[in-house]
Amino acid sequence: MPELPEVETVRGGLAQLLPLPLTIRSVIIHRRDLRIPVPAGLEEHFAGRQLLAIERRAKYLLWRCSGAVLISHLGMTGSWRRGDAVSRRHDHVEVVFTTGERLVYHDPRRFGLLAFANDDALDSHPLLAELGPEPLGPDFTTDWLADCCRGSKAPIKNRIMSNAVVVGVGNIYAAESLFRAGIRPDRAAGRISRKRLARLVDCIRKVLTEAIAAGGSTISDFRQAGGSSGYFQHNFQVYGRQDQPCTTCGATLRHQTLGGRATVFCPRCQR
DNA sequence: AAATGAACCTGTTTGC
DNA sequence: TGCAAACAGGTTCATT
Repeated sequence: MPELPEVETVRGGLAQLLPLPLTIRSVIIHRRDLRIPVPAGLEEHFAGRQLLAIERRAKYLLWRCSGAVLISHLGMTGSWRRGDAVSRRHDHVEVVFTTGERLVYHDPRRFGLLAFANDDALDSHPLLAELGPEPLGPDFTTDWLADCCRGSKAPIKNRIMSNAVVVGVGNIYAAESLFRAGIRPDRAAGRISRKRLARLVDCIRKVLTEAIAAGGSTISDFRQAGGSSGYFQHNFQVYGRQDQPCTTCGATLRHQTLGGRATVFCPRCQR
């Protein structure tokens, strides 16, 4: 799935594509059984409302409308595209505007979800209430990360992939950030010096910022809203490169499984 | 209580 | 070539 840079790329692409504000004519749901079933009444709740802005919190897209917010998560394989005449297998939801413009939600694995909140109660919505700080915002600090890691025996990679610690960092960018920070993914979080955690905070910010600037990473079938590819995948230094040479020292990159997720690191550069 | 593993579901790639 | 197993960007739930 899309991690934070990909969701941000989709957000920016949709915002560019759509001449906001737009009035929603109807929402059509072909399948309700996404990861969380689409709540009853969602279609009626949004029909006739104005779409004012498209925002992002963590990996959630937030469609801010007059009086309500549509919440969309892409899971692993979700995508939004401008609707055309052809409808495809796994097109689960359509948003139709009064201009005739149509957006289609496509998601083969159905790990994504759609929900809604009142616009004055968005932050207390169950999906958003427990989320940690935005990695590119002011609250993701060395102090915060150190607090989250203190006494923890869990691998640092698992910690930074926890949405309670920091949001938006998925499997790719966790691995890339740890490589840049020179920290082994399996190192116990509580046994990393404050100085090195400060470096990790910095590397997470930089990796995500660069990936957003590159339009995200296109692997498999992720596309920007306009259909073009991101190109950050060409900058991967460890993700998907097991058994290949480290870009820094030439040592052979190693693979291990952490929290059930494939993990690649350099045994020489990362300690 | 924290940490691990399985589950959710489909499509694609890998290996025999 | 064919089929089965393994694997994939995320999150949540049950079990140690």
